[in-house]
Amino acid sequence: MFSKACEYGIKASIFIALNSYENKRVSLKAIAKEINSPEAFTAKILQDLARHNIINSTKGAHGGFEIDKYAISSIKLSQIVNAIDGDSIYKGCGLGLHTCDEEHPCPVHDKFKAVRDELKHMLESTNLEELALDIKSGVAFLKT
Amino acid sequence: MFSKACEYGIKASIFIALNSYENKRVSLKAIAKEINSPEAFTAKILQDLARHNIINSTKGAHGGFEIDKYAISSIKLSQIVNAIDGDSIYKGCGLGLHTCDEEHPCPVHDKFKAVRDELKHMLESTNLEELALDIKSGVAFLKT
DNA sequence: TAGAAATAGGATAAAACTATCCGAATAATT
DNA sequence: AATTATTCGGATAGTTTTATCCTATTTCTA
Ligand code: FES
Ligand code: FES
Repeated sequence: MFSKACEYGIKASIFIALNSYENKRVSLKAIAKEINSPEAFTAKILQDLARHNIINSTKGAHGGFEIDKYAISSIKLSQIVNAIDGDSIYKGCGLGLHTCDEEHPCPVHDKFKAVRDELKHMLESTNLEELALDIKSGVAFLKT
Repeated sequence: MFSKACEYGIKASIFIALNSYENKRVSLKAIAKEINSPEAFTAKILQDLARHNIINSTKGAHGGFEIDKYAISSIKLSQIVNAIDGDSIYKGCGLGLHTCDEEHPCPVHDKFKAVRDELKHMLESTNLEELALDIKSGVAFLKT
């Protein structure tokens, strides 16, 4: 469904958010360890999220990643997915036609669109804060 | 959402079904042309579908692919997707945890599962016949 | 029975995705 | 100012997915 990069990106964002509530910056190393992801690959994804202004990065000693704590509740899952995987999951045709077009639909258009729209709605209505709180309260987990 | 292989497999199956209603076998070449897919790659996918007994293939002159016309309405989209892409789309964790487990959920588990289950239901309740009829009646298309 | 028309299947290549390595740049600490 | 800790970014490598090529095998037809 999502690429590995996107999975790592979502998990990393949740972990960064969690720490940002306590005004703690987290290092790449700590993130990769927490979400069980390859360090160098995760670095690329974090750079990408930083370029999209979803997270902030600070270089040098005591550097690391953080998110404005007052922005966490307004960051939607869709922003992260969109930054990493693009918008084909929201807009693309389920059977790979060049565009998903009501006027020229593929055979699964109506049925697929319903599912795709529900996914879109889910991603657009879920924010980082609620996900972070589920980790904090221990009802959800970031790794096996 | 689906792999290219799966997209081609679904489209090819629909086209084969359409022709099978008229007792016509279709060749790889005709299929690839109709669904706008690379011939040799499509051949691999058709072999796969044949091994899964979703379509029948006949070698030699006048050979080609067909589907038992009385079975078309009982072939579900889920069978095709499952044969080509496997079952991770139904069962896998949205954030890539080793298994999707209610007892050890990832942060998006509840929300993701709802979407995944709707997709599953859609695929399991859609059969080849209805898709083929939409092509026949001209309300849907197999290529751009 | 020879030839033509197909699919089957193995080998290979190209592209995309995932992952690693290393030096450059930056910022805090000593 | 030197050292250390850290991200950035370019180069490279490995893996999976997508795509191509060629030969073998099968079946129909003449
Ligand atoms: S045209 Fe295929 S999903 Fe809309
Ligand atoms: S545990 Fe992640 S979707 Fe169920």
